[in-house]
Amino acid sequence: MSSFDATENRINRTCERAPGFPREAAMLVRLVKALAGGVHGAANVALREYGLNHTDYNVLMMLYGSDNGVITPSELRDAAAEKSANITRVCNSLCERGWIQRVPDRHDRRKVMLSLTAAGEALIGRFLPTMGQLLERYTQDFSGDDMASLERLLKRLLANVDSVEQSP
Amino acid sequence: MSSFDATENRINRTCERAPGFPREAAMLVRLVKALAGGVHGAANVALREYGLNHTDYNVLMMLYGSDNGVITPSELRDAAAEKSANITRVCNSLCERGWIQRVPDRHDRRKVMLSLTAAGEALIGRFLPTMGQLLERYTQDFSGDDMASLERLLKRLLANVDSVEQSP
DNA sequence: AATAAGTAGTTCATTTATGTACTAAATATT
DNA sequence: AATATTTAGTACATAAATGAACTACTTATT
Repeated sequence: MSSFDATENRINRTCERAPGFPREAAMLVRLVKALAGGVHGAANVALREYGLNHTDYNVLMMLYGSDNGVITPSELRDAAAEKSANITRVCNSLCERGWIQRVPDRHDRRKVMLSLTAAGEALIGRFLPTMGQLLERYTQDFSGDDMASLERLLKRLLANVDSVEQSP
Repeated sequence: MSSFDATENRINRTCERAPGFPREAAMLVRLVKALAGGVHGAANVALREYGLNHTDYNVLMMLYGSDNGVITPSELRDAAAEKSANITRVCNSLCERGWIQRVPDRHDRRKVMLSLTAAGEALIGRFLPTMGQLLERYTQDFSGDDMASLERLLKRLLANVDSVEQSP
């Protein structure tokens, strides 16, 4: 008896009432939503002691994984899968708290270079072990093949969703 | 070249900088977030003409798929994967617009029975074909096996995420 | 060189979502 | 029966996210 049964039952009944409604796609979309919410919530709980939320964490980690530790707000928007207005807001907050810094780009004055401060690097050093362990629990019982095929299928699904966003 | 490459590259670099960081789990979590955002955004665009957003749609559809067309706020919270405070807010809005109604439960006076009005049923009848087509595009090129194994893997992942929420 | 078109980033108003605290009612315990 | 505990739902304050409009700058076109 999973937390998802309540949803699955209702999708099944929907398909009875509305023949032709795509059961599988609906299931996948709801599973993705439930997962995103669950992961988001669990990360928020784990990160609270560091004064961070899951979005802050994502942004910091994308900076951490960038070449030379530098990224622009637009790149960050793509890498963190956030809207640009949200990137501005989150970066304001991270700047105010001294974890990242904004430096104008000399060559293209429209651009801004975001980078971690020493304090930001230190912060990441502190929460990274905890967050790594949390992530590992999610795939505890997965084989390498399980993870690889899940990744592959999700990428295909994402490509289809992206293509809808291109031509709605 | 996918929209996800910006993320994947940075996860890879993170694993170089922090050996032991679980690449696969991080990839899966980010894919799920990107998917949830993409699906949410595309649904919002498609539903705008009906005066609805994706959350409204989810709530209405869970009602549509419920036995006797009745559901309580708590059941709805689980079925729609929303927080209860959000369920209250969304239902207030749907009530005000005349698509659902609240009726107190005679047997347990703590409970509230939510149900669709005739106007709500009619609304669903109007957007359902469009939304079904949108969903179908997501799994266009998926075989039955693809969908089944993706569903199975996502359910396992969700079970693990849920178990973390039980014992953080 | 002047103008048009496109890009990067932010601001602002509004919507959406969350945590916490609270009320009321049901159930369990004594 | 009285009291404690649990459950259902909501209210409220706050946080997070979004769409749309706007500024500043760069690149393309004439």
